[in-house]
Amino acid sequence: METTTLQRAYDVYEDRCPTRLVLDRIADKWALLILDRLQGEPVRFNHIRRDIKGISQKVLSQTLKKLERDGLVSRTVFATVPVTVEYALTPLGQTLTETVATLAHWAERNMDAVLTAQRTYDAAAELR
Amino acid sequence: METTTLQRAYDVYEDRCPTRLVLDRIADKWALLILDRLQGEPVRFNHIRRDIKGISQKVLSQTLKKLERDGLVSRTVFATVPVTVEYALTPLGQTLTETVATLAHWAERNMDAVLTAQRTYDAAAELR
DNA sequence: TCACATGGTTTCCTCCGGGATACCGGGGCG
DNA sequence: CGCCCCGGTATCCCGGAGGAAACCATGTGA
Repeated sequence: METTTLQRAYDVYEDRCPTRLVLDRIADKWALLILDRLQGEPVRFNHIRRDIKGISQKVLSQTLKKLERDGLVSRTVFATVPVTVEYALTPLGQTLTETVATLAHWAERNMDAVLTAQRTYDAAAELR
Repeated sequence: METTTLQRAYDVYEDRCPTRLVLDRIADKWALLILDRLQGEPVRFNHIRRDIKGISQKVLSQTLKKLERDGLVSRTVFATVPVTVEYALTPLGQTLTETVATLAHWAERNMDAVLTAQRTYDAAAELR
């Protein structure tokens, strides 16, 4: 009967599983917005910075570096006038585009429902 | 000329847009794991706690409360022996199941590619 | 010569996320 | 009677995330 425990290699429900680290990286507000912005053509650093309103230079730089390290984003330097750096999704990163877009924009489509739920919840909590 | 700026109601790229708050809530490691775990039948508090290894009671409690307030999760109390509390996805929460599952388990499917990318990146950084 | 742009790095400082721990209320049960 | 379990809440406290701002090299243009 040989039950060679055919365990799944990775399980995100397990503490210590390396996938937890990756999940921590992509389950992040700034990372999702950046990945979403990188759909389509490559984008320059300051362009992303201007588009994602409120992101600081430091956080953008850090997040891009981590995403590059994980192989989701590629970085290309052009020796132009003032140096130009372009960021783009790698093929690995592109496997996430659809999911990222759905999650990042879910709030836009469902904001009214969420606001209604919050008002209901708060009203009920108030008279408890 | 009356240009009543026909602006989109919500834009997650805008600072101060309320959708940013919602994105912050769902773009969270613990929230995603909880939402993923709630697919299918309702689940009891300590059941979730045992399944998502490493989550603390406080974080689970807090996250569930926020998700309930946003209308993604419902909470039902049963006046049983020791009180039983069941959590489940609301219809609003169910609109996210597919996306949540894809994101939460993406790392499991792509862990090897990510590890390879990390090794390449680190090797290149070392001899910079 | 000074100012400005790009794409960063570094330092400082503050806030709060989250782990550890203790406590609670009520019923079952030995 | 004392103890345990369920599903929490309250408190303490530390480390790290992230904003603000200064600094940097390079090259262009006024």
